[in-house]
Formats: sequence, C-alpha cells, structure tokens
Amino acid sequence: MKRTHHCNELRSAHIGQTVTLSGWVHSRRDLGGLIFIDIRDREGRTQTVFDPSDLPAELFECAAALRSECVVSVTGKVRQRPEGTNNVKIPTGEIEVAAGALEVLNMADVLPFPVDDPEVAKTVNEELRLQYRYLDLRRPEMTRNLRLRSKVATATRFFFDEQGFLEVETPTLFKSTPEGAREFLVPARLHPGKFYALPQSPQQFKQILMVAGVEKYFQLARCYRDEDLRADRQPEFTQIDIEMSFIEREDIYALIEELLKRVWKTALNIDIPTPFKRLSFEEALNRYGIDKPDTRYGIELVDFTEEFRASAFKVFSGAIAVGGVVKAINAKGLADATQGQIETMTEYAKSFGAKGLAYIKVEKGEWKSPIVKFFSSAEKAALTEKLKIEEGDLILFAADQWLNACEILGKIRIYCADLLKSQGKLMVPADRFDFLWVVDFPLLAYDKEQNRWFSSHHPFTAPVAADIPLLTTDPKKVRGQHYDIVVNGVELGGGSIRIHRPDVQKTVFEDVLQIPAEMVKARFGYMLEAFRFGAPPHGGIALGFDRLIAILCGTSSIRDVIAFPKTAKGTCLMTESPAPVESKQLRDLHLELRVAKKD
RNA sequence: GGGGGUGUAGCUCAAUUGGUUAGAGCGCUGCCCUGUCACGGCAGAGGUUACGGGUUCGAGUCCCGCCACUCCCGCCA
Repeated sequence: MKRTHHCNELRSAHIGQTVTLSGWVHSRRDLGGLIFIDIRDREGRTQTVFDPSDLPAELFECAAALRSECVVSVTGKVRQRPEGTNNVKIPTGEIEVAAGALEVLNMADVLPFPVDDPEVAKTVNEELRLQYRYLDLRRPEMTRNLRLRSKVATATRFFFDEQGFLEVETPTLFKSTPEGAREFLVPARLHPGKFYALPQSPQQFKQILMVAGVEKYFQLARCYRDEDLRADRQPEFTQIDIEMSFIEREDIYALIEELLKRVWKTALNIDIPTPFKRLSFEEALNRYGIDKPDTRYGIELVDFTEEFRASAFKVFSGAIAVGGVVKAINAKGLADATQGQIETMTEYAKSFGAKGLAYIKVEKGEWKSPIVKFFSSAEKAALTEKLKIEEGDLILFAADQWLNACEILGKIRIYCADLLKSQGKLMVPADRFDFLWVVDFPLLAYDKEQNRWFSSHHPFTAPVAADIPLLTTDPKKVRGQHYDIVVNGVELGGGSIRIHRPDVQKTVFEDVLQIPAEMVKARFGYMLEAFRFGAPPHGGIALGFDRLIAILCGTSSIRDVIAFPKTAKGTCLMTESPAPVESKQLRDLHLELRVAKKD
C-alpha cells in the first residue's frame, strides 16, 4: 500500500507516528519559506507541511512545483499544530504531517473548473461537469451521493435476504413487446433481420419466476426506455424490482413500508412512521389534481359544481351543463401576484388545455376580479366559506370535464406552491417526508384516437375480483389491483397484483385490449402457456432506485446520483456516445443505413 | 415533434438607448513572503461575445437561421 492512513484518520492520538498519506493536492499555500499542502482522498483531507530547514533543497523545490490535483504520496511525522493554528473546520485540524519525503505519483494539468471550492463548483455549468465527470465526481458532494447510493443498495440487499428473497438476474437481451415504452433494439448477428430488445422492466421474467416457484424475487435491475428524458428520467435506470407469490395487496404495502423504514434509517438516521396514508386515485385527483400529490402543503382543490350549476356566469354553468365541474384553489397570501404572474399561470393552464384561468385577488377587503360581477351573493358566500377566504388570498378556478379541471388546477397548485416557497411564504422542512399509497386506479383508460381501451398500468394487472364480469360489459368501471408509492409528490414506484389465470389474461389481451389472437400468441404466448402449468397467485412492485437516492440526497435531478448520466438528448458528453460505426460492423449485422450522413 | 430559459476570458458573472480599446472576482504565469488553511503582496498573460447570415455609419446588445446545455408539454404499457 502506498498509504498507512487515509486523509480523515489522523488525530492527536497519532502524534509522533510516521505515516504515509496518498491522494490529490487539494490546496497549496506557498508562504515562500514554508509550504502547506492539503492532501485530499475519498475520506477527507489532511495538512502536510514542507519546511526547508529540515528538507533537502530538491525535495522542497519539488513541493513548490506541485499544483492543484497532482497525485502525491507524502511520508512524515504526525505532530501537534502550533498553539492557535488549529483548523476547526476539518476533523484533522488539530494535527499536521511534517513531510520528510514526497513522491509525485502524477502531475495534473490546470483544471477546466475548480473542484476544491464547493460554492463555485455547484454553480459550474452542468455541460462542463458531465464532460469532465471524473473531476465532478471528486467533489465531496458527489462522492457523498455515490457513497449513499452504495449504502442503500447494500441495505436493500440485506433487507430482502433477511426476508427470504432471492436476487435473480434476468436477461437484458430480451425481445420486443411494443405495447409499452419505446424500446432500444439490438440487431441479432446470428439471426439476420431479427432483433433483441432491451427490457423496459423485467416484468415478464419476474412473473415467470413466480411460475417457477421462486416465491420471493428481487433484483436491482437495469431498465431501458427509448423515450424523451427529464430531470427524473434517463434512458437507462435502475429499479428495485420485487415479485411475490401467495400474497395480497396488503402484503406488498407492509413489505415496502418496512424496506423504506430501513432505508431512511440507514441513509438519514430518520425514523419514518408506518403504516403510510392511503388515498384513492379519485380522492387524489379531487383534492390535489394529480395522482402523485405532494401533501406537505395544503392549497387543496375545492368543488363548486353544485353552487354554480345555475350561475349567471355562463363559463361556469355552461361547463357544468355539458357534464363538467367547477373547482377552485385558494393560494393563501398570493393576492400580490403581479399581472405578469397571473398571465404566466393562465398561459401555463392553457398549455394543459384550459380555455382560461379565472381568478379573484382579495386585497384591501375587496375582491378584484374580471368575473366577480357575475357572481350572486349566495355564490360569493359559498366561496368565502368553503375556501376560507381572507385578506391577501388568491383564488383560482378551473371549469372543465372532471379529469381536465382537476389536472389543470393540480398543475396550478404546484406552480403557486413553488411561487410561495420562493417568496418565503410557504416553508417545507427539508427533512419532512410524506409517504402515501395511491390505490384504486381504474384498470383501463380509453384512447379516443385509436378508439380502444388500453391498460392504465400494464396488461398483467389483475382486476378487483368482483369486477371481472365487468371487463367485457363495462370496462370503465373495472378497478385494478394497482398501487403507487408516492413521497413528497414524487412517484417512487408502482405495482400490482397480477392476473394468474390464463383465461382472464387472454380475455384482457384479446377482448378488452383488442390485440389480435395471433399477435398475443407471438408476443405473450410463452407466458400464457406457462400459466397453464400451475401459476400461483402473485404480485409485485418496482421502485425507481435513482429517484429514491435523489430524494435521500435532496436533489431534484437523478443525474446527480448516477455516476455517468446522459444529457437531455440522450448523449454522453464524456465518451461522446452514441457514435457512428464502421460499415463492416453494419454488414455483420445485416443492416443498411438510410439516414443522410450528418456531422 | 412543440414551448420556455441559458450561451461573453480556464471558471463564475458584468457591460446604460445600438456608440471609445468588452470589464471584475477566482484561476493561471512570474517575482516576493516561515504558520497558512478562501494565505498575503506586486506585476503580467488571457476574448472569433457558441456558430452562420442580415439590418446599421456602428452590433455582445436588434432581426433571421443554426448548434449545445437545461426545464416543461407530448411521450414514459
């Protein structure tokens, strides 16, 4: 070993020992006759001192020539710092190493951006950080994220091992099942014209593992989706994938609550209370306008459909007359919103399909609004009572079909909350975590363009048993045994009890989803066949591991918790992937390109 | 595919209404400095204002195009 201790290890107890530290030159303070060099490694940093009075001249010269991020090994004696020169900011601040020998393991060029100053480093352009990711990852903040990720992965594996689960690896060379997300395809050299597909999740394999009698399966599984990226979506990502046999929904809730309890304790030393709250899909939409509500603040949606059914304000009564609803939120303390901010909100609402955004500002005891003149005194009284209107409030309305009205106001609710937070009028403690289960999702949703039903989760989700007869008669009413786990407005994961009877699965594929029988056979035939040979009732869930770590690290972008993430356009700035290939490679794969060459 | 934001020195940012030689801090280079830890002092180098057009006597600034990064919508069974 080129070191005897790491750089966060030496304390006054080590005084007098001869030690060797290895690491990077974190900072260098050359006082002319005396040089201080802080050596940094993964664990921390330690001050070394080069004193010309007890060093050969060439060694001192060598120390003077060092620059930031050179890699060195320093050997010397640990000693107490002189009175009054301790550094209370670092754990090794009581001692220093009086250098007796210096080995320069590698020099470093001048860096494209500083890694030693956290204040500057966190404002550095992400483009540059991604291009020089290895430098970015040297920053203690990033090292901490990697460390926490590893720790949580280990805790997860321990937990599932204790609970009797087997970690089973499933193929990443799978076949295309174009029902869901767009897939990455892999040409099969040995089978001209055929392709593998990278799995968007191990869904089918984990269900087959249940048929195989594994009973309790988990995997930290890499998944791939060729869709557009977001701050919380990467083309390749990791999920904690789980499947169990002979269980019901309650068993999954209890298991995941225990897992998250363990994870929060391990990562943050926080005890989270269980069981988690539960909210039906309908209630989530009604109260928060979204199926993954952030319940750390109020601003809940309130329904005024009955109050405005016969209103003189035709925008509201008209919407209700065609089967719609009127809903409102009270953004407390936002009456001082500028006309520009109201305009921004209106444009925002319109971008989600709203026709407009009615509002009332409550200022100086007056309701300032272009629409309030149409309201009867009874309507005003109802608003005041149900929205608890006070001085300084901003009331915002949506009138539309139920789902639209809820979703528009749900987006505006989040916008208002962000605005209030930025103004310091709404405080959300960083260590608050609101977990909840969202349940009772509709099994199916209707695609107007394609004129057919599609699975709101996936086609393997079991209907609530009592609703099975409705599958062919009234699909809209069928509830699915699906559940989502949500924390602070982030969808952390979702799962379901699966269909385990081949006849029900066949009905869903062919009669409900209208997939032709021969296509079902080609895509899912092996699954239906497997289910004929004794499939246990089973169900599972998958948690987004990257999102989980991002929440624990307090960052909104999963790029911060992935060592080598892709940009929003799916490229890697460090390796410059994706990249063109040689024509021989294409020939081997029986492929011919038809794109115009672009450079 | 669509909408918003950003792009000026190695980094972070300025630059009045379109007007002199595009500035500052940090970093970098040289010199000085024996108790610093954001070391300090003196001096210096460093710019195709992302890129390509256009308008103008004159463009970092206005217009058109284009590229990259980013946020959002669509998309993510």
